[in-house]
Amino acid sequence: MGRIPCCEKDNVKRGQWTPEEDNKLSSYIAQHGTRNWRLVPKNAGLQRCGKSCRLRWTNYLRPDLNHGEFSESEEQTIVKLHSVLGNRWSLIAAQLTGRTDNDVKNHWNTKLKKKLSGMGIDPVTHKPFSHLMAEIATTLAPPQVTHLAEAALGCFKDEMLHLLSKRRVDFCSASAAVAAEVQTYPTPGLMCDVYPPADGRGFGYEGEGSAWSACTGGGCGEAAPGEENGAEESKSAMFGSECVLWDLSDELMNNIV
DNA sequence: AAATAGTTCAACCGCATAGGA
DNA sequence: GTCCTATGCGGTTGAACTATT
Repeated sequence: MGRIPCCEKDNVKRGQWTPEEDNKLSSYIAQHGTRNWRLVPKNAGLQRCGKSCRLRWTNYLRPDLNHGEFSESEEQTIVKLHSVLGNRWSLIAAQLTGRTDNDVKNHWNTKLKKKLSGMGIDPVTHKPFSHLMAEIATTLAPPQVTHLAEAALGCFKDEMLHLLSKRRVDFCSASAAVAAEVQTYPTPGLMCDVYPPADGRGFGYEGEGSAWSACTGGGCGEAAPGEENGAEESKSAMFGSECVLWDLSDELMNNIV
């Protein structure tokens, strides 16, 4: 038994598309549209499966696609939406003109995850690593916490060294950074202030009017669990277990829901 | 210059689901 | 309501390209 294949694989070509194939597919769709993908390869004279044709069209050949670099605002939108929607790539892509789910997914996996990690933010939870450490630490006995902290700091150090060695983070001049108590590391598309881990508990980050400014007022993750109340509450509550980190505009969310 | 490692992204796979018979 | 087919979606793979040693 088993699943019925979407098409006969014996005489179906796979792998990279040639310009000739692209031309055939484009001209066929221009004439007949995309009603029945199973019939497309047959009628267009292509030795491809319909699924492959659909993917090629939606991800590459569609005339409304934007194949250029992702802009800062696009990256901000992706991160905002990912913090709420998770890996719902098609929903996220729908908010970006000319981007496909595959584009967004690839950009996230190859660029944005690393950027966030480099900023000390967990790309899965969108919380600062320091905050996650604090959360975990509350559930562990002191010896375990020590080992965990050492391991985490090692990982974070490795990640930063990796980013720096690959020149993925465009740090501003080292001298200015050393002189300033609050060090500003402007990265392309990521405007944030990175604070040195003065208390040894990790980085906070702040950016005026930026989507990356999840932690307003700085020093996020510094409030010990259970300490927040009053004025502090609104700040630290951003990193509560059920919190939404990014301040999403209504217009953006209304389009999705 | 060659070998190796790392990165990117197009394409594929298989599951989920919508919609028609 | 059930079955079948087409399509959509997210995860994964691997070829091509680039950087480093």
